[in-house]
Amino acid sequence: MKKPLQRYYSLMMDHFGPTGWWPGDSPFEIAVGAILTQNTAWANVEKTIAILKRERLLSPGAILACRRPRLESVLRPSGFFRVKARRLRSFCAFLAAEYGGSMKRLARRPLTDLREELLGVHGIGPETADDIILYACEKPVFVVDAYTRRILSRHGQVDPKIGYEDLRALFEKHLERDVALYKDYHGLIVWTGKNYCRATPNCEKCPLAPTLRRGQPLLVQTRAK
DNA sequence: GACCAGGCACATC
DNA sequence: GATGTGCATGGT
Repeated sequence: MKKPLQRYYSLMMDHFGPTGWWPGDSPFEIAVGAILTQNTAWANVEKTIAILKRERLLSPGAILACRRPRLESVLRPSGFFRVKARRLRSFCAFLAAEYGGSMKRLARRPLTDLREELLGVHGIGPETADDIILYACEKPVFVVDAYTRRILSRHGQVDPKIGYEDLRALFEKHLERDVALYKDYHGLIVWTGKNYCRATPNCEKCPLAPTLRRGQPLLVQTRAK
């Protein structure tokens, strides 16, 4: 009998196959996407990234050199454009100042230091930091997002108000510490969430439906952190 | 037209 | 430490 997190993974993988998540031609593009997708539908982020490419703005130097009104205008399609212009610049300033603008150099940092540094950048919270660490720097940290919390809480596995770090720790405790697995797992959660577990769920065709109300909860009560 | 989307910082209690 | 609010566009 598989543990719940292994079972979820098998069911989602059987249903969707490998997702190939995260899309992007470079680590920097992935980092930019991670900031732009904050509380925003991915389709809107894709438009913005296409414009950034067309305008030759997809590099730390170009973003830092770009005047604020122009950058904001380019970021419009992904919403919160003033906020995101500032956050993007903060990240680029950090990358330029500490790593000569090189994602490759950033990725050489040990995981815990890397995470701490990213969390110190304005506009980078836990999820964005972990997106960058896992998908751009290829280091094993499990990415938690709204879908992760929603799916597990709807399945009675965790308290809906479980804190980010507690939920991350839960996955990292129950899964093999493996970059490819973490990438795939999060991608599958996003797919499942988008298709079946939005605000109004669509459980009929959800690959995880067979696991509803089965097994002991992994962690029912926890303190938010 | 209402509701929602893969967060985060900041103010307030 | 918990809870509320602003940020903005585009799809359903």
